[in-house]
Amino acid sequence: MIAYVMACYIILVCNLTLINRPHHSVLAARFAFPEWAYKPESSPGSRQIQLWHFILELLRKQEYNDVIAWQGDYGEFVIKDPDEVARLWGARKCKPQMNYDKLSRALRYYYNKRILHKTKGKRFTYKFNFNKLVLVNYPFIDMGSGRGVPQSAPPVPTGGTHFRFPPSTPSEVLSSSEELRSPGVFSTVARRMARGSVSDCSDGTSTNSELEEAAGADERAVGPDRAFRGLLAPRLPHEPMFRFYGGHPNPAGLARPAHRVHPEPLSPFPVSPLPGPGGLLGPTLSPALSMTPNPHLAYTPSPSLSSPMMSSHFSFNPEDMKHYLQAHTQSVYNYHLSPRAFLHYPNIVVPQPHRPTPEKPATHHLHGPPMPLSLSQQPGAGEDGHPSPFKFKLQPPPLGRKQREAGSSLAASSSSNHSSSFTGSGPIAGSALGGAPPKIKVEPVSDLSEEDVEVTDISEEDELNQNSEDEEGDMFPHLARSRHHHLYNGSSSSPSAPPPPHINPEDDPDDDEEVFKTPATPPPGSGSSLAFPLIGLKTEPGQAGPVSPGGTRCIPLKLRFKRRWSEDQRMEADGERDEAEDKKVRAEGEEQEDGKRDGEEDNGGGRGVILGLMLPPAPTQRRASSELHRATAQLSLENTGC
DNA sequence: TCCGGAAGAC
DNA sequence: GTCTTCCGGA
Repeated sequence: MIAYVMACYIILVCNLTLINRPHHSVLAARFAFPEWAYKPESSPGSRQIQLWHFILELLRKQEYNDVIAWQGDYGEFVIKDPDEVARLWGARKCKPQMNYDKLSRALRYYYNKRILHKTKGKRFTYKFNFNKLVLVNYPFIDMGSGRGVPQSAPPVPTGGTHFRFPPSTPSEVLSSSEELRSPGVFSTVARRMARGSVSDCSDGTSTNSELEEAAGADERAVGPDRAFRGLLAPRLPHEPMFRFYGGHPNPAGLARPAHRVHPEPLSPFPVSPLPGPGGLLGPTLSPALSMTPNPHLAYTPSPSLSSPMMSSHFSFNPEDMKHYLQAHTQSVYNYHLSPRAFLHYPNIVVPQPHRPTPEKPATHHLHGPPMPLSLSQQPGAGEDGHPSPFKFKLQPPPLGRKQREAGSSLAASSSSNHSSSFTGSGPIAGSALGGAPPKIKVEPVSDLSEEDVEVTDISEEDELNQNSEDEEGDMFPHLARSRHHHLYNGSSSSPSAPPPPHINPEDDPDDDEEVFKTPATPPPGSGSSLAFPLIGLKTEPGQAGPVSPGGTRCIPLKLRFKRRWSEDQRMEADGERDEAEDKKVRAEGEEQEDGKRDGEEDNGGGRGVILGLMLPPAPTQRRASSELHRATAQLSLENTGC
């Protein structure tokens, strides 16, 4: 347990450190699959290399260009030699009987998972659904912003502003030597694959051999376990803990300062956003570890591991925790975990993967995952507060302003206090809150009718922000889905109807099944944003949150934060914020004054706040941080009261 | 050539 | 969970 806690702590620290890196936002423009994405371990439930990993591997190998190669559309590839590909795959999997028929069946299996889809009308041509792929593995990539992927690509048939393949030649795929120099992107992949394949049948397929060769001894030594251990090792805060995609892996498998790896020529995968210590995404750790943090946010694919964090004894500042939680949340989403996973953080409103709003500079998004943490509407969040995408029911009604203010004096408390508050929110740490059970109950609203929770008007902002690439936007299928239904295959979609700039007209029909619904945000200017009922959050009358002894219902943390923040904002009226923000904030403030609005409004009417991503500019951030601290402290007290 | 169900291995 | 294998159908 201790080790676990330690690891979590380290991750958080690391994240924090990374988050503060100024250049993140800028670099986030490009990213590549994190190395771990290629690791067998990266696929929960699978111990062996996965076919799509293998495909990617082949695609990146110049020598296999005659066998399989990227083709035209973003993420599209053609199997030039099905038999050979099958043979290679079979060799890798020790399935001598493998053939294209079987292989293709496996590929079709990906259809359902939306990792891949067939390019209709083109023989042996498939297309990766990067939205899915990337988002699944890169929870923090803001696909919506369209920055996650190369945007220079030609328009996708679907009409979205899609990523494009770099114009470069396929042959440009990283050469072995290049890989050695910049192993960040794929080199380790190969190694991992080799390791992951772990096939007893060391048949010397060219691929296998190659991969095996590629596998450095050091690399092998760095298993997930190892990596994990590494995390536990003392480390300088500023030292990147994780290898980022695009970064040079060090023997320990940890990130180290590395130069940016250029994107693969035809590869749909952008390069690491982080020029320095690592890419934006792409922690070395496999999701399997449930501790894959990214520079911006702690990435915790598995709530199981992360949950304990909430009850840890570490004192993190609210921001850290916020990031962590965001990451966690994101993980839940990415892994299609039940929203119940969030129950671990009773006081926390579940964030949702989010798309940047038009108002927000893209850079903000780059900072972190597109999931706003209700925990504290960040400064940016407050303005852009994105509705919680999750269908959760917030039960507690808003707290009285008085009450909130009452605790403000304590707000300035130290970080330890914050941590305690956070901790308290955790199931285990319930005691921290005076032993009182969490007052805020966050529940999945899956049972709720979508109508109840979802506002059709997926915020246009969202759409606007959303990457046009959304053609396959699996991550946010729920978003805009109601409005846009595009043909899944680019071929089918009509290019003639390109969406307005930034607007993502397409939503992958395939995504219909997304588990989580994204609350819709009111159309900009509608003014309903404020009135907007809690998006994604629903207060159930019957399930009203716990009532304080005094009969006062507890206000969701999120709401409290938001309100508090709003208040601060108003009070400070610093004017630093741009008008738009001010406006919004004020609106919120007014709303709050209303005293009638409940936490649901918090979602800011879909203002697209991305806590993780939208770290405010340095100055603002600082202030926000302090506010958060205060708020946290206050909330802590409040919760206790509840 | 492609699809997808079904059963089963791991 | 991720294929692998088999197979009928389009």
